[in-house]
Amino acid sequence: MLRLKERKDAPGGRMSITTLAKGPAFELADDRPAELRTEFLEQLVGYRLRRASNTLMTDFAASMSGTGLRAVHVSILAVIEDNPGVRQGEIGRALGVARANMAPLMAELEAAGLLERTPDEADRRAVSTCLTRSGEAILKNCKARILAHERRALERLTQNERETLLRLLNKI
Amino acid sequence: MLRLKERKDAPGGRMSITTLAKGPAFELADDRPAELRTEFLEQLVGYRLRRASNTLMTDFAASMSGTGLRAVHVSILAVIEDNPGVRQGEIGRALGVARANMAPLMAELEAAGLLERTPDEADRRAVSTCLTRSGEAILKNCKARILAHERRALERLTQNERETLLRLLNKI
DNA sequence: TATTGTTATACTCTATAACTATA
DNA sequence: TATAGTTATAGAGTATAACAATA
Repeated sequence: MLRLKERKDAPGGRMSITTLAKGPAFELADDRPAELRTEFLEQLVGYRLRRASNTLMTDFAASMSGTGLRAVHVSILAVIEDNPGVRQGEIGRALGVARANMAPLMAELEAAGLLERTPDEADRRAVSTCLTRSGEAILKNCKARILAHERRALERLTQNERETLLRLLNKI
Repeated sequence: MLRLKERKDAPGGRMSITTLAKGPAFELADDRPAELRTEFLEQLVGYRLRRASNTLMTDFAASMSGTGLRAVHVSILAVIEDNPGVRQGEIGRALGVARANMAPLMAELEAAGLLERTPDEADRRAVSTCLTRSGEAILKNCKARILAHERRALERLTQNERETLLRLLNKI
């Protein structure tokens, strides 16, 4: 579908989240215990946040299989679509990607024909970016994949819970 | 404090989270816009989760400055403390760390004198682990740092909100 | 002098494969 | 044969420093 180098789709799904039983007393019988106690870690927001984020990133990567695009690529395309003509450095700042790492990413997307870069008229040091027709089409496809991925990965949360989660995350 | 190689404390705090104004209409005036539109990304739980997790991880690393320990080290120590004699492989499975990556981590912690490894009596292929007195003391110090870090990083959330957040994250 | 973008580079984190020793 | 642990290595992800062009 694209000419970006395809990601090696991890076959064996690692990232084995272990959910502890919530019971009051932990059963530590004579035979080998099936689960480990992890109360200290489980009480930490940072720990749960990282585990949950890893879970979603793994499913996200699977949902993008075949496109040759990773999360950062799609993020860049989405920012450009909503901010036509945006300069490369602004994208990096918005996404938390260092300038030095933006350069090869943008070169990849340009080489794949998804975006065009032109010298900024007001500041000729800067590069103004916009999507190509192909880039718009690919992004539309990716957005659909991503929304399906979120529905699948968050199926245990109600719509109300998802909104609460987003609101709380925004306060961090 | 320890003989683990110290992490190069990142001086310039990167990870610049950009929070968008929530207003209904976005002001796109003639002069340069100060912020970019990122509505598509901001609506995604996976995106917000990763940004929030990165924010906490950065502050976590700062809170551990001087100990020579990273998050995964403390996680391992905490699991061993709550599960004395636990086998190395079990720790890795509980934390989502591959066997191949557990080996050097455990060797570091053992070399630092924080844990002891002995062949498992029931299965001599396996290694049984327990904390040393030093390991217990270091872990106690780390736990205090971590709880202070969480209080600091989550000060914008009420206790009720933190519990709600943990509950929702556990459902992912 | 400061900033945009580029290149080169290094370090961490994670993933794979091959090996040993036990089971 | 299957598993626990080890080793080596390769691939992303992320960070720094130096440079050219422009402001």
